[in-house]
Amino acid sequence: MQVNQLQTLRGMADQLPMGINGWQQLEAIGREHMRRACVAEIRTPLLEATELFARGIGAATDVVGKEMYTFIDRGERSCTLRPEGTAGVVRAAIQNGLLSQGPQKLWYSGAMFRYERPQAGRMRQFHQLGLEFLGFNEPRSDVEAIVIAWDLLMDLGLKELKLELNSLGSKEDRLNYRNQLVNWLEQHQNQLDPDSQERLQTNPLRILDSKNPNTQELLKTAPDLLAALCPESLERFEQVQQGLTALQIPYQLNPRLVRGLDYYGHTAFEITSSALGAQATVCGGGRYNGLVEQLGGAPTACIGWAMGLERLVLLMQNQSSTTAAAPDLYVISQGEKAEAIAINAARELRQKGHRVELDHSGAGFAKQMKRALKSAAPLALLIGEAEASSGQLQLKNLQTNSSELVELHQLLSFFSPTR
RNA sequence: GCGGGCGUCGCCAAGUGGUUAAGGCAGCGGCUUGUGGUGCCGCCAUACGGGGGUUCGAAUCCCCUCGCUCGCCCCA
Repeated sequence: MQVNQLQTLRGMADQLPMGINGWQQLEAIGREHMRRACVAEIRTPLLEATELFARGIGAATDVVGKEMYTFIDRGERSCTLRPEGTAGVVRAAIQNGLLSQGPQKLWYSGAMFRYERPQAGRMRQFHQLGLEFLGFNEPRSDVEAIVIAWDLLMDLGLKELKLELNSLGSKEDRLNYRNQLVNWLEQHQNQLDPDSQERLQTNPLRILDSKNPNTQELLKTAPDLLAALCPESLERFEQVQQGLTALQIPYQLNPRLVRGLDYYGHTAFEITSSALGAQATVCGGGRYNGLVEQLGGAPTACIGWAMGLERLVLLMQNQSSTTAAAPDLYVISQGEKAEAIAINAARELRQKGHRVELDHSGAGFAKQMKRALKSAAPLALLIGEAEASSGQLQLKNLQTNSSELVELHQLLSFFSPTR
């Protein structure tokens, strides 16, 4: 490492060719699932007005309070690199009048930025695939959103995933419960860990999913969130559960599951993997019926989720196969005339959809043959002086060691139809 | 932001104060100026993340710094 060698900023990662396979597979499968579910893609800017996130996510949350990449631009506007996708999607839907055309089923995928200490499965620039159903209030839509996420993850070949489910109730339920909880916690304040004491002021509900064992022990006797829900909220929660059960999606109720962003209410869920270390959440989401209104739109019921792509790629590398594709043909040539024929042959085959690796090292045949073998191509096309002048090209099967002479225009028939 | 661990070639890795910094993989070239993965030969870190210090002498000891990593926090 040289003194002034340029390198990535902390928490930013290059995705190198040898590791890119999992990413491409993940993106392809994600896209396909969205296509099948008739969910439309939306792309919004990476950079938004800071106020969008402050208003949307909640000023008291850590994401907004201490994790945003915010700067003042040349026009003296406060800009922020998006720390999550939902706020931008909702902004775009309002701004472009999408919601006046009826409910929207949308998905997105892209980079997000959070200024945190990097860790396994946690980057400063990370990537999410997210789904947002805007204008859907029925419990069935919660179920559909979750089943799309679940099936996508299953299709990725991932194992031992756990779906945890909770209801945060309506705004009123939450307010009631919050008061109950705060009253109770204040009586036990001296038994709380320092972090939780802090959160008692800022975001008391989040104390529920503290990782501190003593705090968790203490919370066993705390007021129950589900008990604070009104009958309507309970009924809705019940329907979501029934929907999941009917589809045979395994889930566990977790009354301590509280999502970190302010806009969640009613359904909240998380899908976690035990194979990831501390950053176990692979998908998280829930209902956010108040957000559209909060950002200046008409009251609109919504549910959505986001998946962390880095974490999924980590799991895929351990739990499913990600092999790189070999060429269909490796083209070897030597001599000016032969090289001209070679590039032309490669071009024609490529135009038919075949993967063709062209060797232009000009090295000896032995050398090029070795490279052909290493490439794992099943066939090699050899063109030297003799072939170039006769027009009879040598097509060699690298498995059987047999070869035959073919003319350029016959070459196509040796390949299986275009995939 | 707070704790712990670690930084020797693209990757893995020996070396723990003393002349020229092992080795393996990968890569490149050759043995073979038109045909095969082996095999054999050669090349591949004036340099041990960076900067200071201690010492006759430092990759090896000390300080600072940067980076990576694991956990806390937070979350996807």
